[in-house]
Amino acid sequence: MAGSRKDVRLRLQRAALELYAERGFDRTTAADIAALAGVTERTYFRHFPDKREVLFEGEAALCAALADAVLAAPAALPPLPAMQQAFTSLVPMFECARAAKELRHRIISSTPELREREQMKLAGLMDALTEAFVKREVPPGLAWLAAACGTAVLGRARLQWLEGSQREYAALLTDAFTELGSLVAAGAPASSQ
Amino acid sequence: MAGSRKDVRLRLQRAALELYAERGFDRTTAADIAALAGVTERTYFRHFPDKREVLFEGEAALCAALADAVLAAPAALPPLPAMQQAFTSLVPMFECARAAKELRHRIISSTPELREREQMKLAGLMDALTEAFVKREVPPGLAWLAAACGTAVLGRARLQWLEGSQREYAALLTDAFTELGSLVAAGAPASSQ
DNA sequence: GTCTATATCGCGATAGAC
DNA sequence: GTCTATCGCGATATAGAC
Repeated sequence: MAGSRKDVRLRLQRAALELYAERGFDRTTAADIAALAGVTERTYFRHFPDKREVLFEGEAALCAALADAVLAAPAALPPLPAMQQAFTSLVPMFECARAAKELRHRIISSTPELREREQMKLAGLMDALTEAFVKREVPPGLAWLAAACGTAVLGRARLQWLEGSQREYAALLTDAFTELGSLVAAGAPASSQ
Repeated sequence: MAGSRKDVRLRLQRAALELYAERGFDRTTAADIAALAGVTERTYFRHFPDKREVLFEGEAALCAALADAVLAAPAALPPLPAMQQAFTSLVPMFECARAAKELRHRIISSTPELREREQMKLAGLMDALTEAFVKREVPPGLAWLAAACGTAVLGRARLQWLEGSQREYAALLTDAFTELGSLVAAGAPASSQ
């Protein structure tokens, strides 16, 4: 019991990342993680509701930050440009701790159960963005669709970055937004029957 | 042991739907479902890998059908119009068994664990659509983004239909595609800095 | 922290369908 | 006779209650 009382969460997260990477998610028990972090299994479950959540600390904060950034964009901006500006303003937050994020991404990608949870977090992000747009007086239907598209664009940039792209995160974001534009421009405005 | 050997899966699905609706997902055990279907718990798990999957039978087939429909669209069509045509061609499949689908949707919406699984199925749909576009020679990046947008549009139409909209499914789809168009048209083509 | 329910899976045996 | 569905028993581990 050396100097350690409040960083338990952090040690649990690191232990989980390490064990999941080594043996894989299913061959790691909650007790294993707890032991490596120097606490009991019970303590693990007091910090995280299940075996997955330990990898998703801070996702809620990220959603909030993104939603706030959208709200902070000039009121005159339509949804897509507002998101482009908001996302770009948060690039510093996105691109920190790249190695750890890459490892985490590899673990999640190779584990269906974790991918499920990640999808859920993405849904939460969409909800947060939708709410932000509704506050900006965007009609609810459009708000939802805009949030979905923005999440997709962000996901595309993020994926390229996680998979080792040498380009700047901001450039990847700009590219993705441009791709979205060209995609819709290509198809007629959907007025066909 | 009356006349029953091959429809076990179907009976399990109906039993699950009924029990989840009555008592809720967490207050229903796999044994309950199995009992109501007239088999043992062990047999349940031979048909479905977990408690959730019983509600998602046929999702894979739907993905395949959508991907096929996209492939069947005229080669000259850009991604979005191709999806609009593909989705519209499958409207009959979408709008069958509305009451059952509404019930299922209510159950899933109110259960985080089931929502997770549903998100996962949506991700599978995106993958299938992406693959279809790649086969149509759409660059992978655009293909992924197109699939994401198409999934969003379909999701929006589906949600309105499931929540009781009186409009035709096909009309809901057209509207959603139109909304996407107006959304992107509103923002400049993202070439800003 | 202890205790418990129960989800999930492995194994060997049995019973019909072909 | 194989093959497959099912059963019954038992083991492990997650998650939640006390």
